[in-house]
Parts: sequence; C-alpha cells; structure tokens
Amino acid sequence: MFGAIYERISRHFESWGGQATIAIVGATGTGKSVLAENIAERFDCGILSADSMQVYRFMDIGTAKVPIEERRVPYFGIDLVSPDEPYSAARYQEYAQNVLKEEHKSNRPVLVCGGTGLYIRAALDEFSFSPGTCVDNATRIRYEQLAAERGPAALHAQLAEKDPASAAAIHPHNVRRVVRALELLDNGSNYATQSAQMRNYQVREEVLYIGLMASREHLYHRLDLRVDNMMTAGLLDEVSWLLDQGYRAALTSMQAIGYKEFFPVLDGCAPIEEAISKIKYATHRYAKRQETWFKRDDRIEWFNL
RNA sequence: GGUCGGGUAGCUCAGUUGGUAGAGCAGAGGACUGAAAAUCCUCGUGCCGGCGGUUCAAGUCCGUCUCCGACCA
Repeated sequence: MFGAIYERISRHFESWGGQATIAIVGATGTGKSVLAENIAERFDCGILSADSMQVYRFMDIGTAKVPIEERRVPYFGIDLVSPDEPYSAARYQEYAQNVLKEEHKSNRPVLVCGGTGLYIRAALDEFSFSPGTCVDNATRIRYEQLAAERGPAALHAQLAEKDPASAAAIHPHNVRRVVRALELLDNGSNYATQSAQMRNYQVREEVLYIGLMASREHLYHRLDLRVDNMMTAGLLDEVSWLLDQGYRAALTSMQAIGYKEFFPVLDGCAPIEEAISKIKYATHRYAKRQETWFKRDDRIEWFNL
C-alpha cells in the first residue's frame, strides 16, 4: 500500500520538482504524520501542518504533535501561538500561503499534512476570507447576548430580514454561524456569497491530494489505543499544567478533544475513566466529521489502509 | 432455603389509572469561508426474560419457571 503511494508521489515530484505541493489528508489516526515524515525525509522537503490545534504551544500530547526529537525535516504550522491567543482560519491562511510561497521560491516542494479541512482549503485553494478588518469581539458578544436573551430563532429572523440568502443557508439553531453571518453583514460582506465559493473546487495541477482512510472499526480501535497511549504519556498532567498556567477552560484552544473532558476530573467531580471514554467517543465523532468533509472533494486520491 | 428489588433498543434507564413502547449515551448519514478537535441538522421495531392465565385488549394485573442484585437464615 505504501508502495503505491510512494510511486504516485514520486511521479508528482518528477513532474513538478520544487514547485510541487502534496497534501496528505484524512481522518485523525489514519497515519498521515508517519507517512508525511517518511516522504518528506525521502524527498527532502518540509511539512506544513494543517491542524487547528497543533498551532497552540504546550498542547503537545493531546494534539498528537510529532515530538521535536523525532522530527527529521523542517516543520511549519506548529506552535505558532500560545493557547490564550485568538487564532483563526484566516490567520492560518496568511501564514500557510506565505510558507508555501517562500519554500517554492527556494525551489523546495512542500508537504501539507493535516486533518482540519478548512485549513487545508485555506492553504491551497484560491479563496479569500472577508476583506477588511476582522470583526471586533464586542459585535460578536452583542449578537450572542441577543441569541441568549431572545432565543436562536429571533436572531435567525433578524438575519433573514437583512440577508435572506444567508439565512436560508444556515439552520436557525446554529447560533454560531448565524452570528458570523450577521458579523459579515456589518462588515459589508455576505455569508451566502462567500460560502458559494466553497463549493468550487479548482484543480491546480501542481497540487496532489492524497487521502488516507481505514474502515471505521479499524480506525476506532486505533484511536482508542492512541488515547490510552496519550494517557500513559501524561496527557492529564499536560492539561493540569495548562490550567495551572492560567489558560482557562473557556479558551478556544481548551475546547480541543482530550483537554476539555478533563476539567470535571481536575475539579474532582468526575472519575478519570469517564473522561477517557468521553475522549474516545468524541474522537470517533471527530474522525467521522473529517471523513464527511474530505469525502466530497473529488481532487483527493484515496488510499485504503 | 426465605424475603424484597430488578430483568424493556448495543449500554444506562423512563414507561402515567391495562389500549401492542420512548429518552440519554453509543452508532450511522449529512452541512459547514475569520472559534472548524468548534458549531449545527437528520436517523430509534425492540421475541418489553420464558411459559401459562385474567381481559375485547398486558411491558403494565395474577400464577409459575429462570437469571441478576441486596438482605435474612
């Protein structure tokens, strides 16, 4: 199986050389990192991580970062910010596109590897996030309060009045997205127009997409084992250390799987076993969502494990 | 051996005064352009432990057997 992937990738390197980009995608636990490391070493190129949680420093075990001592090639996209710094797909896009530009300028191919679908697209697709300044936090909080006070339906109705197309595209219960659409309006943009671009998968010949997948049964088993291994590697200590440093539970970074589940344990109101099984279940669902995301991208060439 | 609980969806359990069952979790499918490991949508027929009985009708009442738990000997 690896042989087939190596062959496919070699061919791509031969045609594009230092301008080649190879994306290795798929659900968590399918072995993307190991494959990427092997290929990057063999073809002498760097790895750009496309992972919304590996960007945070100090969150090492739970986000399954490749340990520094095991890295044999340059890595990008890891440890970019501290856990209390707001990060976003837009910020990642700017960063990633810059890495790609710089590497290609030096005639080095790049391996993009990750499971955050939106980040993969932000890095490799020709689309831009809403122009202009980023919406300030106050606006967001205002809309969230509105939803809390008058209910999600009322907020959605407000959106429907101002922007029927976007309202139609977002389920009324999806407060987060309704809020975002309202923010965009305030900012002179439009959710529906933007998201329409998302369905446009442009083919760039220099980019090769390799997708890794495994049967659910097999994958879930592997993921469960990985969680157990994270525990022996000291995941609980990592979480408790982060909290000790003052990184509070409400932070986006702390919503990561393998972190938020331990808060009740550290507060002493839940047994550790409960957290572990919650982490396993959450990981299963996450893997499923990742598959759903990547499945519809027909540029991806799939390899079954 | 006896008394009392309890055996209902893969798991934990609800089930009103008898009218052939429903939640959470798990699981499956899907959406998704500035939080994306987030957020959101859809999907629940299962010998209601077995067998008899009462009744027009039993998960629901009665008898009996069986299994699990607690307690008493």
